[in-house]
Amino acid sequence: MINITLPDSSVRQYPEGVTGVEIAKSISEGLARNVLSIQVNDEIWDATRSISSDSKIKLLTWSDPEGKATMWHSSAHLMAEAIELLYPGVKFGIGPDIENGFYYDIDFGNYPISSDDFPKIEKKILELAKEKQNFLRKDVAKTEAIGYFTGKGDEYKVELLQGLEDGQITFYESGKFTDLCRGPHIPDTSFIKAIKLLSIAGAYWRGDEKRKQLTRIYGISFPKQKELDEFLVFLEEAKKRDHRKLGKELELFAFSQKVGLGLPLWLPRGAALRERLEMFLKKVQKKAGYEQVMCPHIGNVELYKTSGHYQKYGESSFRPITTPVEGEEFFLKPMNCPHHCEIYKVKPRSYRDLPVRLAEFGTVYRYEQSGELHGLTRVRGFTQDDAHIFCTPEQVKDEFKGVMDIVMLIFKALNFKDFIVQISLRDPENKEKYIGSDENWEKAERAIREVAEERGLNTVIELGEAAFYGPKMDFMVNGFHGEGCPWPEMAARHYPG
RNA sequence: GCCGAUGUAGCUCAGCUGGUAGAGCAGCUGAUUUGUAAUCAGCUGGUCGGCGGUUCGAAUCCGUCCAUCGGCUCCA
Repeated sequence: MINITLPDSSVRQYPEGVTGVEIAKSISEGLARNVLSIQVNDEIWDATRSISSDSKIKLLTWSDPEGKATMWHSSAHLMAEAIELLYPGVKFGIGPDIENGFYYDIDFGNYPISSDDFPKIEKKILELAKEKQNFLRKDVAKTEAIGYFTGKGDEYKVELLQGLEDGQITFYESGKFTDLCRGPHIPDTSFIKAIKLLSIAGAYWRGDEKRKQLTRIYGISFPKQKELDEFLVFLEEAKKRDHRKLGKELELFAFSQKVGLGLPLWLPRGAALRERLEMFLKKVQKKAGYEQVMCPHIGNVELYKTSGHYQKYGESSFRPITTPVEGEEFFLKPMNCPHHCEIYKVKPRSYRDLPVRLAEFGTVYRYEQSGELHGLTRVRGFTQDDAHIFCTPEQVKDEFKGVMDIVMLIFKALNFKDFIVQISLRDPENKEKYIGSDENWEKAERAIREVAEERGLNTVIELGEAAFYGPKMDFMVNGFHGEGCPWPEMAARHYPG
């Protein structure tokens, strides 16, 4: 017998080899019908997998995010099975669950495929779901695994396998479909009662734009048809609140092909709104000890070479403007940072003058690839409420705190309640990508983390997402459609010179 | 930039396999004065995204470019 600790801390005894489904049955039949996967200690397992030692468990259902993830991951497998039956010979990339559903990256070879094919695929998936296929987990040796996918001609899987360690490779088999997969999966496919394929898109293999583009099919599934219907209504509602639609209807902003793509025109009502917001923000900044400054819209290329931005972003800026006689090169200002540094350097400063806080509503222009543009959230010309604080290393933490308090104050005023805070640190494997000393990086990273903790913020830490000059803290406000939308960002910076 | 889709009146859209454009709402004119989006009648309004091609004839087929949308990549 082994001891199983349930989430309420009660301990029950079960025979060795007991499965999540069996534990669920011993609690209630209803739970057993709904259990999708099981958390065993810190891992998520198949609910049908045997547990052989004392464990702390949590049965996961549709109401748990992990349960949903299991369902969606299994749905990706099922979709792949359906596609393989309908389009023999296609090759598979990866097929994970995501925040809202799942996708699978597939090389369709010469099959033409479009969203018109979705109904056919959906129908096949539901057919297969009804077959109550089990997901069989198998440990496979690396050579055997490579052999299987080489034989099948799935070169993408072979490539994935080459990066994996022998002894940790598992296959999952459901119906006629076998996939390289860590799992876990739902007990059987009949849990999937409703499925909707949402969109089709190109996606580079392994996220590398130099490699082949596979066809990615997005979908979502539910344990009840009613939930799918509700989700579709939710999507419709989100469409109604799209800022692009509202901006047009309320006459806040517009775009003109003649002016250029990604260059918004602010209409009288939008400009009025923006003015009010700016006045409010400037008032807040003044109170917090910021001084307003102003800079021209162009700057000598040398300025950006000194700051390091040129080397990093020169290619993704508009081409330089050249003076007709002298041939000097100017950039359309892509960021305010180096200008503010020049303002700081206008006169000699004593440490007693610090911190110096400079703020500006600075308009910047960046070359964004045409396919990246999106309403007002991704444009080629925009105004940043930008500030730079010059302070001693000892003051970093307090200054960060101050900035965070301002952000919180503004969020409260604007009624932004639903947001997550992302702390972006440097990639410890690639330190040469960043400028500045290790010591200062560590100091800055520590300050950010400590402040976030002291303020009790719900944070996510991402390694390797820092800017080249310093760690960042981003506030992602969740819009109505639940998508993370980056809003304020603050960063500690090191400047050479 | 890449993959896929879309592009018809101010807005939302219809127009099957080619025969020179339609509806609702908005707008205008008039009637109605009725309790709350949106009462009635009439009218105005479109080089069917641009350019080229096939055809006796193209919104419809082909090519190309542009823009938009969903993703990918990128995001100082």
